[in-house]
Amino acid sequence: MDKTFDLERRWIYKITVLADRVARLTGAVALREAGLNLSQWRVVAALGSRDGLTASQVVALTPMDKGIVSRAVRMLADKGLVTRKPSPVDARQTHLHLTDGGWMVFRNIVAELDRVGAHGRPELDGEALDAFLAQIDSLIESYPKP
Amino acid sequence: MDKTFDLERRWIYKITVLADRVARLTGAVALREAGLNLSQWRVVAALGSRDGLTASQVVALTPMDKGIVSRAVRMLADKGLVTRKPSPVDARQTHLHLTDGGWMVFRNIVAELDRVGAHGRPELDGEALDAFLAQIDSLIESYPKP
DNA sequence: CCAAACTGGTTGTGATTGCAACCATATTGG
DNA sequence: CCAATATGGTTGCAATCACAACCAGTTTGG
Repeated sequence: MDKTFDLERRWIYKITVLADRVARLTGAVALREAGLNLSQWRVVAALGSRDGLTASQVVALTPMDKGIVSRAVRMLADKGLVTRKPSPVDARQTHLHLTDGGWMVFRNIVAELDRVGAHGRPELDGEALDAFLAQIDSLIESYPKP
Repeated sequence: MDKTFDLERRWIYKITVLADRVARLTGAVALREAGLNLSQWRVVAALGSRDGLTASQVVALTPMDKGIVSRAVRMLADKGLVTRKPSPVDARQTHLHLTDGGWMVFRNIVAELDRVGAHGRPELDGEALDAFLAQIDSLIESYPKP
């Protein structure tokens, strides 16, 4: 058997391990702090970063398909954290906005994520962080969403 | 609203996007080539890298919990791709081995992943690859499995 | 003008997952 | 020695997801 394959030297496998751990951690915080599941938190995080995104824009920014985003948005709307406004220029689109309560939940969870260290590592900053982000960006671009 | 939060500058969110895309791609290949779902392929990949691992060792190497690995192994055993051998030193453990058919499936899928470019990027190699892997490793270490 | 193709979003459904309870075996410490 | 604790693995079940079908609105091109 040729031994050219080594799991330990393939970034595509390692990165799923890392992504899974940080996702699990943030999901636990979101659930504990506000009863949000991971998908719901991802929508809130996207809107906290750029309020007024449409659902498809959220899809493009996150690892979710449109079905999942649609359901997450409905649940967030039921909880009163997000409102939907039909786009004035394209009747198919709806813009998503955080309500005051949504902003509060967003800020609470961000603070808690920072507090428990789930939002990054202080020792990863400056040039190393920039290089890491650039590397990830370039890889993301080369693996387009299906 | 303070604008200190920017999704685009947080590696913890970007990395889930990248991981999701490569996982989806490899899952599609594994399914198409051998009818394996992603979990099953992850087990086969781990064993292809180091045959004879126990289930818990597979858990430690991958983003799966023991329940998922247990089910994946049973299905792989049903398909005749993996065999379970009780450990001679600890009756709780079972060592997992690829059968001849398992090795064939493993090699086929690896070849196809290489062929479709789902196993990495040629332009990411040498020092850049080493740095990237080292960065991921150090982050993985700082986010221990729960 | 309008039929065909495309885009944004919702929903139905079977498959997959996460979590916890559980059983069997091993290890530890009094 | 053995009770308490820990570890390896399996299973049940509710929650979640992936995928595709679908509807409504928009763009395109003949």
